[in-house]
Amino acid sequence: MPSINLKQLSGILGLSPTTVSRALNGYPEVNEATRKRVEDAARQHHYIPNTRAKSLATGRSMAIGHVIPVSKRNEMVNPIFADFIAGAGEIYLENGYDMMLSIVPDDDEERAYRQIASRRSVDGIILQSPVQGDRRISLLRDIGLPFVVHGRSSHETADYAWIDVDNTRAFRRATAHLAQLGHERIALINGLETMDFAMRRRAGYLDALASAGIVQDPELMTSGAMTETYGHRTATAMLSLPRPPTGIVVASLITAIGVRRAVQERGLEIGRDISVVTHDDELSYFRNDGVNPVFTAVRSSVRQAGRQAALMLLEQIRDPAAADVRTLLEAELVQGQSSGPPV
Amino acid sequence: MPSINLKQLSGILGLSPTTVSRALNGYPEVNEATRKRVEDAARQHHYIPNTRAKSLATGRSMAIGHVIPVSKRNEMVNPIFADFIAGAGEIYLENGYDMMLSIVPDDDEERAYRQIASRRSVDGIILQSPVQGDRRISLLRDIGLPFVVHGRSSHETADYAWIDVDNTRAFRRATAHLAQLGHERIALINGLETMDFAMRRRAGYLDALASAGIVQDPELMTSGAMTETYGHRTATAMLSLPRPPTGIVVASLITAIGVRRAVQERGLEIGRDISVVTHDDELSYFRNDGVNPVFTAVRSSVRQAGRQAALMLLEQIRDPAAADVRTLLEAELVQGQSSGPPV
DNA sequence: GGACAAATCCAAAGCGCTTTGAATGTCGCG
DNA sequence: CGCGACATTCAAAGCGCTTTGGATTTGTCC
Repeated sequence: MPSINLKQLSGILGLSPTTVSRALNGYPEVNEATRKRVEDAARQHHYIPNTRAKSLATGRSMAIGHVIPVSKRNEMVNPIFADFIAGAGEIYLENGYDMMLSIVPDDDEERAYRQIASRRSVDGIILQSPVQGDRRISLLRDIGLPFVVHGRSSHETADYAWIDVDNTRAFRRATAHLAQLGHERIALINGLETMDFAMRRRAGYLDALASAGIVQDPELMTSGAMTETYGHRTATAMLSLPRPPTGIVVASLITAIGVRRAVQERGLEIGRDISVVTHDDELSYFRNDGVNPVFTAVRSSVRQAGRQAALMLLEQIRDPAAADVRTLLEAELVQGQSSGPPV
Repeated sequence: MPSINLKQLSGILGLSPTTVSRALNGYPEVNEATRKRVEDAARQHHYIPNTRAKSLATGRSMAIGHVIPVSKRNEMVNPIFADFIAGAGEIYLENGYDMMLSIVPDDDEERAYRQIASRRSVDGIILQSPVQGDRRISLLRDIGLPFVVHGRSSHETADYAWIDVDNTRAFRRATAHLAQLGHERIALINGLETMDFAMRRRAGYLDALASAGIVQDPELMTSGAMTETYGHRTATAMLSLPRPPTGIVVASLITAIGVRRAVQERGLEIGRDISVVTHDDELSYFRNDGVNPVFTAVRSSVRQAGRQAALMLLEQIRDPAAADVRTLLEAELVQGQSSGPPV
C-alpha cells in the first residue's frame, strides 16, 4: 500500500521528475497551469513524498530531537516533560517538523547526544534540565548542531540560546511573600540541587531571607526529586522539628500536594496553621487556577516554554545568526488559599 | 563537524565502500582481520552511518511512531503518556530504534496517521487510547504498517495486536471490594467514556453492583477527563446529594487526589467517613505504595505496559506473523488506608 | 598440475528525491 | 527575418548507504 513515488507520478503526468518536484515545492520556474495539473494529480493519487529520500537529498531532516533523561536509579521521568513536549509539538506540527524523542539513562546522555548529532537524523536539539557547568552544551556547540537549552547552565562561559524562567526572582518573591506576612521560620523544599534551576531557586530564597533579616537554617532546606512522596516525607520531618516552620516554599505543585497531605495528617490546616507557596508549572492535569486557587503560587507555564523553545530553535535553523538568543520568562505570583499570616 | 562518511572511511582504509559496509554490518563474506581493521578505524574516526541514507537504502527506518492526541478544546495531554513512553523508549534504546513523537490535535488524527504511514518515516506505530469502533485501526491495517494498540477497541471485528489491562475485571474487583465492606451507595468517577477503557471499567463496575444486588444510580456515575479538578468537582457535587455515596471508585490516582480534597473540605476523612478505591497507573511522580498505601487501589504499571507494547511491535516488525498477538495484563488490588466499612 | 569451490573484495546500480546546467519554445523588436 | 530575452521543461548527477553480480585470489583434491 505504499503510496506512489515521484517517478511514477511524473510518468502518469507525462512530465519529468524535475518539473513535478518543482511544481510541488513551489518553485517559480514552472507554468501555473502545469503546477495546477501536478497538484491535482498528486492529491488524487495520494502522493506523499518519502521523507527519507527528501532529507537525504536536501540535507535537512525536518525533525527536532528531544532527549529526555531517565534516572537510572529510580526510573523516574519528570511529568513536566509531557507538557513541555506538548507545547513544542504544536509548533513542530505547524511548521512541518517531526519530533524525535530519545529516552536515555541519565548516566549515558553524552554518548546519546553525540550519536544523535552525527547520525544527522535531526536538524536541531532541545536540551532539557541542564546542570551546573553542563558538558552537553559545549559538546553540542562543538558538533555544530543548532540547539536551544530549556534552562540555563551556570559556569558556562560561552554563548548559547536558552529559554528559562527567572527562577531566582520567582523564589525571591515567593519567599518575600511569606516574610511580608510575618513568617520567620520559612522552609524551602527544593528540587534536586544538581539541577541548575534548583540552585537558582535556592539563591532567590536565600536572598529574600537575607533581605528580611532572617537567618537561614539548614534544617529548613531540602533538595530532592519533586515527587508527591518527597513533599510528604520532608514536610512530615520538618513539622516534627522542635521549632517547625510556619511557612514553606515548595518547588512543584506535585510536591506541594505531598506537603498538604503531611500537614493534614498532623491535624493542621494549610493557609491557617501553616502557609505554603509553591511553584506551579501549569501542568494540564493539575490546575491550580480559578478565582481563589488552592495554592498561592509562582506560576509559569511550562507548555508555553515548550512552544517558545521550539520557535527559537526553528528560527535558529532558518537563520544561524540567531544562535544565541535568550528568553527570560517571568513567573507571576498568584495569591491563593494556602498562605496567610502565621498563627 | 559532521562526522566522516562511508566513502571517506573506505578511502582512508584503502578498501571499497562495499567491503567497509559489510564489515560494519557483520556480513560473513569479509576477512576477520579486515573486519577488525575496519572496526578500529571506524571507532577511531568516529564514523557513524547517516541514518537517512541507510534507511533510504534498506527501506527500514529504525524508528517507531507514537501519536499522542491533544484535546483541541482544553489542550490537555494525559500524564500517563509520559510513563508509557518512558517504558517503550527503554526498549527502543536497547534495540537501536528511535521514537518519533507526533502531537496531533484529536480532531485531525486520521490525517496524521495517513501521513506518517505514507511518508514511511517509521517502521511501526503504537496506537494510544482507542475509542469504541476506532477507525484508525482499519486505517492502519489498510495502510499495511505494523502497529500495536495500547488498549482495545470494542466493535472492531478484525484481528489486531493489542496490549491492555483487564479493565472490566479490575473495576469489578474494586467495586466488589467496597460492596463486601458493606457499602451500598457506591459511586463511579470514571474517565472519558468515549474511550474504550472507560466503557470497560464502567461495565465492570455495573457487573459488581449487580452481583451485590445494588441498583445503579445515574447520579453516582460520572465521566470526564481524569484531572485533579474533575475529581474535586464531581466529588463535591456527589457529597451534597441528599443521599451521598459512602464509597467511590475512581479512575485515576490524580482524580482521586481531587476527591480527597473535596472530602476534606467537607470536614470528612477518607477511609473512615467515606471509602475510595482508585485505579493506579504507578506514575513515577505519584507513588501510592509502601506497606500501607494512602489509597486502596487496583494497580497496574503503565510503564510496564509501554515496555511490553514496544516489545510486541518490534517482534511484529521482525516477524509479520506475530501481527495479532494480544497481551492482557491484570491489575492487582492493594488494600490501602482509603477503604473501610461504611459508617 | 589443473579443475573446481570457497574466500575476499570490488564496481556499479539503485533507494526517491533535489538541483545544476542545458535544451527547447515563444515573443518582441530592430 | 533574425536575435536576444524569457519562460518552461528536462537529463543527469548527486545525497550516503546497501546489495547484486561479478572479479580475483586462495585452497583442495584427484
